[in-house]
Amino acid sequence: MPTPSTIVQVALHTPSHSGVGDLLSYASEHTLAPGTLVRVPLGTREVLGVVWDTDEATGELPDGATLRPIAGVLDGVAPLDLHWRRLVAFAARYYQRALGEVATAALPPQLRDLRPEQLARRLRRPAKAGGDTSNAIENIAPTPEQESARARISAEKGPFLLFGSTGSGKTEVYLRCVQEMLEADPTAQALVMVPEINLTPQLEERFVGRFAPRFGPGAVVSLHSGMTNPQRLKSWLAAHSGSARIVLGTRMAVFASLPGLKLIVVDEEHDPSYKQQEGARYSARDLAIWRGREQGAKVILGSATPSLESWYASRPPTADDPEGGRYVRLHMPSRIGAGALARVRRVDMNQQPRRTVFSAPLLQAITERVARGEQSMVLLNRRGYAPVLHCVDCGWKSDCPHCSAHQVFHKTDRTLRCHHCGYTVRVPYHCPTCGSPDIHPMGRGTEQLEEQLGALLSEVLRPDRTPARIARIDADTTKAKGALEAQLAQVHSGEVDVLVGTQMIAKGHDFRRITLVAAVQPDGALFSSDFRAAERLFALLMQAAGRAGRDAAYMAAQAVHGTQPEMWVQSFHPKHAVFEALRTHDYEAFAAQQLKEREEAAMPPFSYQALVRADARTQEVAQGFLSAATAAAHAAQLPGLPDGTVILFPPVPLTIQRVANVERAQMLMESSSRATLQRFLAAWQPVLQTTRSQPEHKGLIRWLVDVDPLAI
DNA sequence: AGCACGCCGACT
DNA sequence: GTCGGCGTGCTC
Repeated sequence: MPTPSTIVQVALHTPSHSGVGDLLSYASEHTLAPGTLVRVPLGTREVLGVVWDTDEATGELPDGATLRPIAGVLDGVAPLDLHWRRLVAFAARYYQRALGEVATAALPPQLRDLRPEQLARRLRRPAKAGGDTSNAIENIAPTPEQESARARISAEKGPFLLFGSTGSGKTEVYLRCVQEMLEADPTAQALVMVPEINLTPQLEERFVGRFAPRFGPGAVVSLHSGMTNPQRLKSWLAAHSGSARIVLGTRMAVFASLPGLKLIVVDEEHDPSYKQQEGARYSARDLAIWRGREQGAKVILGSATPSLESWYASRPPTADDPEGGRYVRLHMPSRIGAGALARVRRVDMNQQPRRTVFSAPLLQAITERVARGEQSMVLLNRRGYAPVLHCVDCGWKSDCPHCSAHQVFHKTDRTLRCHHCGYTVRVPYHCPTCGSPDIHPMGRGTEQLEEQLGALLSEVLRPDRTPARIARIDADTTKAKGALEAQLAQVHSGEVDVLVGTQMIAKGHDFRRITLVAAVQPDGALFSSDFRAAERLFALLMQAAGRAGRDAAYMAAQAVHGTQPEMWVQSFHPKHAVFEALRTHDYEAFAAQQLKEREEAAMPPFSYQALVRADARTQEVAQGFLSAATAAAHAAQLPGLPDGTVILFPPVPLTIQRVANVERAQMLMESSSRATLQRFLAAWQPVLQTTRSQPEHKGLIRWLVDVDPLAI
């Protein structure tokens, strides 16, 4: 007797450029609700899929194809709701990726791997109470500024840009808004995002301390890529079932299933790590705004140095611009519980002897602090000992054989390492080209700073008459699990006097005894071809400056020595607008000046951009593909092209043209209309597909689209 | 993207 | 004689 069957549409991971549709049809004995998780056969494999709304099904079955039955239903997990499906569908469409790819990537990896029986077993296991409620954190009274921000967030619709200087207590505002929201509605959920994994533990501690006593030990869960797969699955299920009230996480958390979502917080919203840089290149911050609107959740973006996009979007109405921006700007200028803002000291490196690394006044300032038992932080955005090794006799440089980049000299393990492809060799004793022993490092990295500082401070004693101690924190010293925590603990305990590191030390961590922060070589970003470089540098320096003198009580105690928090900048262009604005801690002036430039040049946020990148064995093939696709787009009169609303720029090699023997080219698309650019991209996708299938573009390895790219 | 099938070189 | 190299082609 034949089983009566219905047809279900399933979203699953079919590669986006492969020509296979987004939704595949399968036979099922029962009708299945949209959002149901299923396992389905695909070729010889069995993969995870999500039952999708049938009205979105597009193509018919190819002739002669037969429907295969669904292999299993993960019925222990409730179907994903319409909000989640809409978010996924929007993200896939907006960022030009396959629906099934985004849908399955948004689910915890273990859901993909577990067979339904295994999952059922996992679900039956009683969730044991976790979470430490012992260190409940006192509710201290909010400042008037915090209270006013909370009240406005409570009363108005948003989205909100919480513009608060470092130390203004933005986190307390988040905590209060979350609390208010969750207490008002027993099913409400909140999503709180931070830029980096490193920052989740301390935020988690604060949220658990505040909310575990109130809402139970399982109320707060984390979601980030540093967790093990079982942990991720557990957190995900808790969010999906509603038992978790608060989800803390990195950008990936924006896709968490949160049926009761009522509030989204994006902390440090300007941070570039909210933009995914592989696969679907989504911006978690932008998706948060979209999701908030779709799901009726309030959105708070917080920053001391907002992205110019968010700053512009939150402009107050004026006579010329009665509408103003779409966000509500909330300003918290005061620094509470923290010392005064760091005084900014600029050193003109033109006045210093050539090749000076630490100028005399900076060294003096650090020395004094070591002697007083205070800590200093030295920033340099370059790992290794020196960015390149160079032969004095023949001019040889340590070029990576596989990339158009230098291999970096790492003195600690005597290697030359390419930071792009990982290719590593032993440091040669003689020049590989001419045999000369006269090979030298050029430029400097954190290893060298650490070494030179050690030599310069070798005679300097701490208050307890022991020698000064220097530590370095960068990606090389923190590779091992737990190494970062261990190193941070050393700094906290006061074992370290001077901390040298890359920007990873400038973010988030509060060291109470740091009274001086120095950027020894920040000029690189000033004249970069990337139009966002100045904005990024300013945000980094402001954030770094905020590290100095965080603890008001400590600063008061040190005041007898005349200690003031200081931010030092060594530069060959000390009068540059970035440093001028830094000196006065004036984000608003900086933003106004940058926005004016952006407007005049019709750059974001006054225009919208997308990139297409092509990878091939040769630059000719990569660029040839992009040129051909451009010609085809014009020939087909795709939306925005005939009237010039969308402008296509010619293909160019990437700044680092070759990585791991792959040549890379890209082209920029720009439009004053986001919607038109979207329509263009959607129409172009099949054209790119067709172009690729032509025999003259055989050598193309891959192509990818980046909508709203951060760097061009 | 996987994962098969498919047709040519150095090993037990 | 096989193991295995990765080229090409398909997946409801």
